[in-house]
Amino acid sequence: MPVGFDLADLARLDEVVATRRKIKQGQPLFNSGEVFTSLYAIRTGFFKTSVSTEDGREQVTGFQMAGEIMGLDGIVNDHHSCNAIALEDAEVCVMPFSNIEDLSREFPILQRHVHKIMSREIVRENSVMLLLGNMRAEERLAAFLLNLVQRLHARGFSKSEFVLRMTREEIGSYLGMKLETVSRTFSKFADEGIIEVKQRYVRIADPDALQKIFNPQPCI
Amino acid sequence: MPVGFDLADLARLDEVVATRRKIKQGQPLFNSGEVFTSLYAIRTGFFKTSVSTEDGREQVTGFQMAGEIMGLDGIVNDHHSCNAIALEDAEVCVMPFSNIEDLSREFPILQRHVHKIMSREIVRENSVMLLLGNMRAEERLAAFLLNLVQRLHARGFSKSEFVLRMTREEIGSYLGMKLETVSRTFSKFADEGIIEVKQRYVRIADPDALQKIFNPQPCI
DNA sequence: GACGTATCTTGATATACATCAAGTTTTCAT
DNA sequence: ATGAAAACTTGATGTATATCAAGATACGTC
Repeated sequence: MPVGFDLADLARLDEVVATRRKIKQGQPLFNSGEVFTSLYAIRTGFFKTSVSTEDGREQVTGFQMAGEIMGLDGIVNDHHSCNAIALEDAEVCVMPFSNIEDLSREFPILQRHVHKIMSREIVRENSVMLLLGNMRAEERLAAFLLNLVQRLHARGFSKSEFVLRMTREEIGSYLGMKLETVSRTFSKFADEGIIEVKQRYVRIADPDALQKIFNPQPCI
Repeated sequence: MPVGFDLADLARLDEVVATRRKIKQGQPLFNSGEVFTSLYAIRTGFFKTSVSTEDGREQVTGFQMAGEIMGLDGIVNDHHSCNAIALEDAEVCVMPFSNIEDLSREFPILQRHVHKIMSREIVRENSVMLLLGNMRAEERLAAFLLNLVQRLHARGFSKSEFVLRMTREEIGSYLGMKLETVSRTFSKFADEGIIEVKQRYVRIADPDALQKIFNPQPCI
């Protein structure tokens, strides 16, 4: 806890994250079009966010886990422009955005934090654009697995094995490929001994090989 | 100009945008890896931003024109993570981010503005992800042209004709397709009488047709 | 515990776009 | 003004991934 806060300050900061909300698996935290009031910090559980074309094609724009923030899309137009769906039973802190704005005027450290969270999301999306625009199926899936395991590891989970919370179709939507291609690429990695897969369970047997697929050596 | 500001306030706000910088065509405003200090508001000219894979493939992440803000990517790590290149001679306002943070603590209207700008960028990138992940070449180019003409129109330019500032290769990089495919798709639209193209010059002859390609009717 | 449904895997075939190639137009530097 | 380089167009061919299809596995419900 940073210095320079007295007890009254802490109480006010605590109030921002006071209210909580539980969301059942498969249920939306918010949907595109709904009025924006709050940001949400995930306490437990796993989410996907998505946008859709008018004719109903879905694009998964991200997968979010404990500690990550959702709802930033709603600030610009006071309405959400994407959907957030729980992929497992979840609990979030509801953080009214007007409170965040009020307090971040008083506490520069909070202000800085909010700015960094938004900037981080912009940078993440830049890297997804690179993935979707330039990479091949194997590179995309390697990038996805490495990113997922790194984030899980930062939360105290295993560096090498995990259980996917999303379907092949959702992975495919995020990575711009069809579920069959996701499945085939998983099988190919498994055949090559790079990973072990059994449905949702994944173990990364050779992280270096995966890294090499993601970062191919420039041909000299 | 919003109410509630006295002359002293205005002078301080004005100071944020006091310093300017000119960038020649083809030159970078900033590059990935450089230390982040400031956001930049475009006064005149046209930019592209891009990121790259380790083996040198480039992904254009956006095209920016007068009034738009660049540099948000640098906030999270105090270093830029993308490149900003002038596509024509340009001038920007250099806005030191620490000044912006200081002033936005004092002026809620500025604070709100900063938040909206960042949120808008997140929403824009969501829609690019949808484009790259789900749309076909014709839909991508239609979306691109409609977006470009809409932004130019908002700045007082023609609703139907304009001169592209970027090459076919740069358009292709942004849209996740090769320059030949961009060229062919331009030619196809021209053959169908939807647009008129002569190198960089484009006139949108049938905006409704373009809109229909972008928003295909869901098959009932 | 059995049944229906969702999810996943794998094979055969189709296709949108990439790649390779050659020629044309435009731009820019001298 | 002239030549070289960059940008663009168009055609022929190749390929990564989509699509279609069928079976296998896992999951949830009564």
